[in-house]
Amino acid sequence: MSEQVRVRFAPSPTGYLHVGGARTALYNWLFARHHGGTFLLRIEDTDVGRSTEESVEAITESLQWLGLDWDESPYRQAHRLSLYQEHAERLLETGKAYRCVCTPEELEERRRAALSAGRSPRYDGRCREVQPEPGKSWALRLRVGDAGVTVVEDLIHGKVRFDNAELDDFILVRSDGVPTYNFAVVVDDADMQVTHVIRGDDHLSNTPKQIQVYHALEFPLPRFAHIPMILGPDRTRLSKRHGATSVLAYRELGYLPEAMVNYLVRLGWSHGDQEIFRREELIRYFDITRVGDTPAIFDQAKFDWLNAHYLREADPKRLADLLVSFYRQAGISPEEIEAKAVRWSSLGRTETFGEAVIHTFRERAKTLGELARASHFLFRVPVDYDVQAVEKHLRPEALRHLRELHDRLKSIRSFDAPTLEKFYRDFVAEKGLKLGDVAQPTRVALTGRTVSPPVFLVMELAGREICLERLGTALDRLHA
RNA sequence: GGCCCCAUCGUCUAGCCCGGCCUAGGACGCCGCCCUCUCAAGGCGGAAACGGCGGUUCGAAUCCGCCUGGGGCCA
Repeated sequence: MSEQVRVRFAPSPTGYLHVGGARTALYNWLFARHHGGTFLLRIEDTDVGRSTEESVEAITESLQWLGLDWDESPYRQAHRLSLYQEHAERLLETGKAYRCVCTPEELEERRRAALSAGRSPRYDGRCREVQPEPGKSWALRLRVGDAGVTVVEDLIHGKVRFDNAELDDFILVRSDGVPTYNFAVVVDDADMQVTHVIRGDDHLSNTPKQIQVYHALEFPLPRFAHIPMILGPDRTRLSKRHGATSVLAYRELGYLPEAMVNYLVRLGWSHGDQEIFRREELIRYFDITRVGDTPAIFDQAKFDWLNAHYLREADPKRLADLLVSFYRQAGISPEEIEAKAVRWSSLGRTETFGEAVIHTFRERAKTLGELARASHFLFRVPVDYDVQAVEKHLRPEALRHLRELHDRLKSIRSFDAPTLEKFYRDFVAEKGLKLGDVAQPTRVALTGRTVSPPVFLVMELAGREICLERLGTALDRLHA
């Protein structure tokens, strides 16, 4: 591609950025980066009633979190109204558009009448030759010919034909002066010299109208690529009903941006059998014409798998830093974490406490939120001791062993995992037991459940004090 | 209602454009086994799909038509 590629992501700020929008942004971004082009962000905020600043912030924050950086400061349609006005006047002068004095109420009435009479609710063009009286409010309509077909040359769908007879003289500017979507989007894309319009499939039906506007304005046509939408598990358009769909919600749940990017890119695009992509690989391999044309369903399980994968790959230092806010959500203050970390490093460990937590827990967590909850017991006595676990593993015989272990553990020289493991193995050898006979009871006493990372690692992280205290409590409570 | 898009394992997809290499490949999930202090991770193995009907052709997942089913746009 020899021309300078310019693409844009143009969300309307009426809510959070959801995963579908995020993928559209991602494809645009990848396309721009692949071709060494420009990626623009345009906020379509002409609907003042529904647009909010919070949404603008949520959208830009989401994009930043995903690492989708834009190249020119974000454009705001609300700041460009005079531009639309200017082009509207041009169309009026050239006679390609005309003033329509029909009121919305009249239009609505006729629409209903047409529908009930079994006719198509198209505008009949009655104002085409009318000169409105001064002072009377009017909307601007495009004069659309009935003959011929408009062909959308789509990079993903191929040629899509629309009969021009299906188009009516649609409104470009409402009577309140606000441009309609189909008008503003064309003026903006042309003005910003957008070369490729990559957007959701839901806009394909609007495209012939927009092409009419391009022609009327005598603007060169961009290339179009309509990517299929993302559906919920029930195959309907993704919405709040489907649970977490906002990008920021996933961040709060403890998903990593690289996992989200990797998951979203594979929804509709593939490169051989490869599943895991580094960002540079995506930029290198991404090809918009290889995007599929079938709608995709958002699969939480596969996203979880990818996130777990990236959790295992990521730099422990980075994850440890992120973990703090998830602990806070779990009710543990940064001060408590700090206190623990200080005590830990005083023991002369090579890695920090946070990094050690990440290392021992990340293999069995799908998200950082999960990781925080699973390691919560390092700070707090578990409030939810699993009753079944206690019944099964803290039986009288196990408690006898725990009593003895508890006493001997007081004097063990070093409370690190290798020493603890040797200590436990010697103990079971001496008693003729299996490791599980004492490891499980210890785990339950310490964590409240039957599932945790290797128990010696857990003991090391918890520290001697907590271990002795928890074992002691378990023994007291169960009168052993 | 009209118009448009879409249709391969439960899910994401490869293959489809340029029919035979497809007894349809990979991944997630699921099931089993191995490893093992539990759970994971990892390794190995398994079940699992070309929506239906016609047509074209020596031959169709691949091309064409219809039907069905989903999605979207217009309000």
